This record gives sequence, C-alpha cells and structure tokens, in this order.
Amino acid sequence: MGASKLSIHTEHQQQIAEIAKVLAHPARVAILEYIAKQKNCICGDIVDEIGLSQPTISQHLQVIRNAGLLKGTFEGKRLCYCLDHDRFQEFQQLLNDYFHQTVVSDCC
Amino acid sequence: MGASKLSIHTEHQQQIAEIAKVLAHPARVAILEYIAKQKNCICGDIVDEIGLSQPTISQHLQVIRNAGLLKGTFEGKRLCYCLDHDRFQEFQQLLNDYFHQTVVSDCC
DNA sequence: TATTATCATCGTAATATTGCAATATCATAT
DNA sequence: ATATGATATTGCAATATTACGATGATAATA
Repeated sequence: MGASKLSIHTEHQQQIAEIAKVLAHPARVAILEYIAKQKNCICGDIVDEIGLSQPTISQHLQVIRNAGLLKGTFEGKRLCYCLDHDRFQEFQQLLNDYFHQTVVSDCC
Repeated sequence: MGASKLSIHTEHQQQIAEIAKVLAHPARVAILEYIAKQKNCICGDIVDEIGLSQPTISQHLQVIRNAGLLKGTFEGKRLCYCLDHDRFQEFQQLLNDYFHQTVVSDCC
C-alpha cells in the first residue's frame, strides 16, 4: 500500500505526525535553520547554502509552507520567505505537550 | 530519486530528522502513547489497540526499536516492550534544543 | 512431543518521497 | 515591450514507506 490508514488514529496523533514529517528530512531541518537566522529576508540563496537543486529546494519549501511555517512577502525583486515565529513556536509547544503527556511508566 | 543526499547535511541535522521520522507516522505516535502508559508490561495487545495488522505493528515497532526507544524483556509467555524512559527524554531534549537553537529573527 | 500463542520475517503491492532537468511564471529592469 | 533573474511547476526515475498475507521461529503449555 504505502498510504497510511489515517482514520484509525486520533486528530491529535495525526497532528503530531504532520508536524514531525516537516522535520523528518535533514534538508528541511537545514532550510528551517537557514531561514530562521536570516535577519534581512534575503532568502534567495538557500540553493547555494544547501547542496540541492533549485526545484528540490522549492519542493521542500512547499512542504514547509503547507505546514504553515512560512510568512511570505515581497521585497524588491526577490520573493521573501520568513519563518512564521508564532507557528514555529506552536510546533514546539505541540511536540512538548506530546512528550509531557506521554509519561513513561517505568516497567522493565 | 527518493534517496536523500545525506552527506551534504550536518550530523545534527540528520539526527533531528531521524528523531522526527519516528514520530512522522500517526501509528507510531499511537504506539508510543500506548506503550508508555502500560504499567505492567503486558504489551501483546498493541495490535488490538491500534487498528492495524500484526506484521504492520511489528514493522512500526522495529522503527521505534531502531531509534533506541525500546527496552525489551520477557515476562511469562509474552515478549514485553517497554519505552526506554531515558532515550525518550533524550528525544525531547534534542528536539527542544533544536527549537531553542533555531531562533527566528523577526523580519517580515 | 505436539499444540498453541506470540512475535518476527519474507514477499508483494500500492503509494509516497526525493531529486533533478526542462519548462513555465512573474516581477523587475532596460 | 522585451530581456533578465528568481522561483514555481511539471514530468520522470529511483528509492522509501506502508500495509498485509503467508510463513517461520520460539517459548510456554497440554
């Protein structure tokens, strides 16, 4: 198959999985790091920074954008991508909640 | 392709991606939740709990085990799967560090 | 020993992901 | 209006993931 049986899981479980999927590729981890530290919204050189082709970067960016992590706007001639601070923090919060909620009962 | 170009990313970026991959499927999120709350190491009924076949659960468990999240032992006739508390906390810590390290400079 | 219960592995099918070349789009500059 | 530069989209190939039936391995029990 390859398609996951979504209906059998809770909304919350799917939400955590969706969030994790964004971080589940090193290129996206790298892109997020790079975009985050850009102070001046000049984001056109992600391709040079990461060692992947422009279409591939664009594809990863779409995954990040679909997750709601990008605030985009235009500045001069370049399209600007900025990390959405609030959404990024929401990611952190949701994952943190998951870890806190999932209390491991010491057994073995 | 489908294979990711690992060499171009840092160890740390790959580590975050590896961790995220474990959580990147709702079934594994559900399995982790379920195993965590089991107090008495009776773990044979994950299959009944989650709505997936035994081989599929076993496959997901292998992903979780490969990530170092399982402490296994025997108890009576049943193989026991328990969440490794320390490793689970390490996951939390590493993700938390990533979020803290990735400080978003407010630009747009 | 034979049976049963439990979990792992194998084989296979369907789908998803990753990556890039080619091409399209679109804002800006000339 | 046309050319240029930057990003998005399309199409395709290779690989990974997800799922399950069939089968194998192993421990407890009859």
